[in-house]
Amino acid sequence: MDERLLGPPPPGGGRGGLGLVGAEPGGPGEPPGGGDPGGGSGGVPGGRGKQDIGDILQQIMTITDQSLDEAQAKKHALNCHRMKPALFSVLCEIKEKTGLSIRSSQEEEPVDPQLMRLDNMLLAEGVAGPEKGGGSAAAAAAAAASGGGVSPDNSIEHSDYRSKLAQIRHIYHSELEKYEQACNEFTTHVMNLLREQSRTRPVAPKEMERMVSIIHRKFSAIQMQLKQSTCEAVMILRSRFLDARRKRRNFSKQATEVLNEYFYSHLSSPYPSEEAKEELAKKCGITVSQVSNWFGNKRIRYKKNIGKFQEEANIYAVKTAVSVAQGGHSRTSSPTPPSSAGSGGSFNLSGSGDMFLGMPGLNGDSYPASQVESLRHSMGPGSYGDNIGGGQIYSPREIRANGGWQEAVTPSSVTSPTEGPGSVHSDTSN
DNA sequence: GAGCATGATTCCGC
DNA sequence: GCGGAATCATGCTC
Repeated sequence: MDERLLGPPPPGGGRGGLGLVGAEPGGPGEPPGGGDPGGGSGGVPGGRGKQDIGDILQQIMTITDQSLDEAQAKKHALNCHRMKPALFSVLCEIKEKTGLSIRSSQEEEPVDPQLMRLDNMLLAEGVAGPEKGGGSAAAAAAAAASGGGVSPDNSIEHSDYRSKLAQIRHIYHSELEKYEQACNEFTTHVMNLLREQSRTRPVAPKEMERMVSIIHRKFSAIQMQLKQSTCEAVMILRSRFLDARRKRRNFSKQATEVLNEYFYSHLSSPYPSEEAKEELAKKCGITVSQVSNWFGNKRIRYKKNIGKFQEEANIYAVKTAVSVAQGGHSRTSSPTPPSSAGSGGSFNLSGSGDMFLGMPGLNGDSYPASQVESLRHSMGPGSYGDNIGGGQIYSPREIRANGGWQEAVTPSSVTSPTEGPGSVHSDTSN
């Protein structure tokens, strides 16, 4: 404790109080030199100075017991007292030393891991930080996750996603700006208050800094809530976007036709190569993954219920046959053959040997002999042989007992004309 | 709204 | 990693 402050209070103290009021330096009614408690020396050299300080302290201690007017008058006197700066300085020093009111702000502000996570996420999503196309990276990543190319539908969804993300970004930044503005205003307000208060009580610069840091902490807590809300909004948007991608949409008729044509023209081995998948995907306006899905589903469902697909198979067989007869290539002849297909796997019928066609159409009409003949040539001997004219116009490939696909290359594997449509040789048939 | 069709996803085996 | 199988979820038709 500073000795200067611990001087014994003047006996009777009341005199000092009155003296203090009258001791206003340069104040009205101040007798030159007479009311100066510390004399002209400007310091506290002797017992008188100590007594003055004691008087001041006594005044301060008793000010609450006095009437408002009296207290105001004393307060004013204290404010104007020439010893006030020195006293305040000492008090500030004591406050700093005791460390009660001023704690290290750094100790209280470890980097919040949650805030870090939120910041990182907002940065990654393109909400915080410099604008990078409104989260197009995230949208692209999501598109990649969907597996494969980007369909026109996807681009629409991406733009929708981007615009929604841009909205979130806009709201986030405007709110952040508001918070910062409010924080600055409040800080200024508090600083003014403290400056005002510093006239009546000792306010150390460090105390002011601490107040500012407290205000910033409070506002950063609010900002964290904002960041949390923004993250939640992004998450919701993202999940909705992903859900939208997950939403099933039937392929176009033309796409299904292309896929079916390939499937039925490669029935012996309906496993398109990567190149074929890409080609099909391009033709159908879908992704390679969707092509894979489609073939996966088709194989299984075909195998499970060959009878049901009989008619469909006939239709595509006829279509292919006609196109072969007309030009030797089907409409969808471009995809490259699957490497695994023993048939040669080309998209066109010729050489594929996958089709076993009876020439009567589904409605019983027969195809012109010229077409039949051309098919005979294109498919080679033994492809459909004597089955032309039979009740069965199409025979599905046999499916091996172990569930695999078996290319039926001999007429023996062709469904007997005596068997009804849908009668198949399959362990997995219904 | 029920039932079926169909694209997508998941799990599992190879 | 690919394909088979089961399953889910949605679209479509009646």
